[in-house]
Amino acid sequence: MKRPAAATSGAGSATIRDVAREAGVSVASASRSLNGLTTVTSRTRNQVLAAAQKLRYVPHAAARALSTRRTDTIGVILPDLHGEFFSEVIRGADLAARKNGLQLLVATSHGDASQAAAAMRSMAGRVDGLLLMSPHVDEQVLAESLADDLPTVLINTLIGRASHAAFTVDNHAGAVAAVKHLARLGRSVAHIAGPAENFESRERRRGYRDALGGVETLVLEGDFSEESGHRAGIRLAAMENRPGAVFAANDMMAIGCLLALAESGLRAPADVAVAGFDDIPAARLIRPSLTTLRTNVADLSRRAVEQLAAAIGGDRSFQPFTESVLPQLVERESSAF
Amino acid sequence: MKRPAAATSGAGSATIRDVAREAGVSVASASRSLNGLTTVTSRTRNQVLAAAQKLRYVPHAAARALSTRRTDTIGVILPDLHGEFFSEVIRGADLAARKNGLQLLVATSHGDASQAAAAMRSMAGRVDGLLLMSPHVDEQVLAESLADDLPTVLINTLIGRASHAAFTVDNHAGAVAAVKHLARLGRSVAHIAGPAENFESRERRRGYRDALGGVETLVLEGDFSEESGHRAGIRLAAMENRPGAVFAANDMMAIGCLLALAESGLRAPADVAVAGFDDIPAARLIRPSLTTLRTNVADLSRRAVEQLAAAIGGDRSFQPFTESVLPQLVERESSAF
DNA sequence: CAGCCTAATGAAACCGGTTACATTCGGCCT
DNA sequence: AGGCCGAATGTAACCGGTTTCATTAGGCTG
Repeated sequence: MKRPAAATSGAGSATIRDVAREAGVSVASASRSLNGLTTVTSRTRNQVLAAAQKLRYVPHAAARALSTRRTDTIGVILPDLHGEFFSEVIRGADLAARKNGLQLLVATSHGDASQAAAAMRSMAGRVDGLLLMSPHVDEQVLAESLADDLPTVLINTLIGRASHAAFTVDNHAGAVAAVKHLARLGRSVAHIAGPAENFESRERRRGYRDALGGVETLVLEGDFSEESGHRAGIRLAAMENRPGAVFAANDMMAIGCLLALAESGLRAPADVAVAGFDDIPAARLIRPSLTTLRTNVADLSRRAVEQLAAAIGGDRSFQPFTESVLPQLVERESSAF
Repeated sequence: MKRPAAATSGAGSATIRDVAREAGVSVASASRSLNGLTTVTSRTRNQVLAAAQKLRYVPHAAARALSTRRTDTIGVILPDLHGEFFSEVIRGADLAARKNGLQLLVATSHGDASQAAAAMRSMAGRVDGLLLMSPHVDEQVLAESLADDLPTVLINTLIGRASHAAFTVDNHAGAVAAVKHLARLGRSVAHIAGPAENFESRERRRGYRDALGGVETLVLEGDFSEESGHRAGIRLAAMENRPGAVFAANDMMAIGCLLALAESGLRAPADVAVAGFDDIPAARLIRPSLTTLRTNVADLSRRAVEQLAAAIGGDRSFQPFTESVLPQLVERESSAF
């Protein structure tokens, strides 16, 4: 406290009182001029603005936040995403935030719920709203570590019951679309499943099953890694009655499978058609390019932040809702004909 | 102001005065107990902690920041990165931030310097330190929109003169390594250049030139996009005296080139060896897999934030330095033998 | 048991904004 | 010219923490 270098002229940080003094007006007028809010003589405003410029005045965000009880910041909590998914989320969120004069406080929850809870706690009191994307957080964790009056939008979190606003990718419908697309080729369709504890992979598997009328032709276990897809591809290649198509629960496994098939001398889609999920950048770069399902993540997070901005802005109409987004089938070479 | 629901019991936000009252001590003691700083009787501390828990007390970050003149937040300004680069930067920064009890305020500067300046201004007064990664920012912009006493670390910014702390990827040395590697195959090496206004692509081109003893065998213009690499590949395939190797200024162009070569019936590395730069995820997934240069970006940003944390922590030894990081050559199929 | 010295505590003053309320100023009407 | 009314301005009280400094409590010694 009581830093010695307060009264010195130029350097350091000028306060609004300094500006007011320089402009020869009161702090109230200075504040009003700077915020352009209430009625102020243009002469006064100009004086204040000139003084502010001269003193290189930058308002102290914390002081303002304390007074207005608004931080103009929204928190973003993301799982430990690899690849471009992460950046897409941020891109969309940043776009909307910038448009609404908001800042983004970002944290990652490395995989588990306790980390997410810790992140939420450390953000408490720092943000006006929260964008939460964590498949690990359940209702209880949410209730425990969330200030109950903090506007929150969930993305892809398993809490469906309209207790919070939420956007959800319709993994089930996407999987159905992919499998039906493959079945249309007149082939039997196998599935490379993701980790069983992941609810997204469960949904995709459920979609696979439902698209086939409730019967799982063949399911190979995987864990979302390229390796596990590769292993599945090898098993597939070695089979007698090999299915003519595979739907992998994500692109990494689909690509691993494609590579394994090629190494086994099989050709896609001629011998085995393949489809994935996510449309990662590599999907269109590999040969054969990969048929997959795309979700506009940036758009999702952008809209989530728009919702938050509205809620923060005092829009009373903000209330729990759930919107489901349908991934779009992108047909490429791996399932052509 | 003057919200009506202050004195009501449970909900809302309890202040430290509420906690003090509940514990039957003064706010000073409450503050001391909560921060575990000065000497406080364990009895007092326990009472305060119990009261805090009971009232679900969460300190008001802005109030604390106003008083301590610290926000425990560092700002991160990134260019409009696509792909995984972005997430790697955040991952590393988040790791170090979490370890040091800091928050991350993230913004992107969509390509140009004015946006970056705007981002810096909007962060002024909100952060204790700044991590700036923007090839568009030059010395002047930096000086104009930066509080002079804000600890700042630059990553890959063209400001070299030790006026600020900076980490730099040694694009030149990386390019030299790649080109020498290709030349070792006994082939003449062409270059697919990035956009001329980008200083990274200029450095890589300079490395290409220097590795060949100052003579540019063949340079094809590109713009970092896959398409431009594809075009270059087509031109290459059509040439009479085709160079036996190509060094592309980034992986996307290298991949585009590889695809074009394959479409032209040429084989890599048999007919043309190819190397890229960045080691994007697709580089190891395509066939032939791509020889490229890898930089541990997460580690870079982690160390940058460590530096900032130390500087914020009052470490006097923080002073302008420049550290150059050497990208690592990753040899893959596209340049095998 | 008195006296002293230290450790623990509390009252109040900050930090730098915003804003309610009081006050002054100025224009316009009669 | 006097009076009235609304607009512009100023004063001071917040917001919720931390910290200085004075005070009190408590332990130890002589």
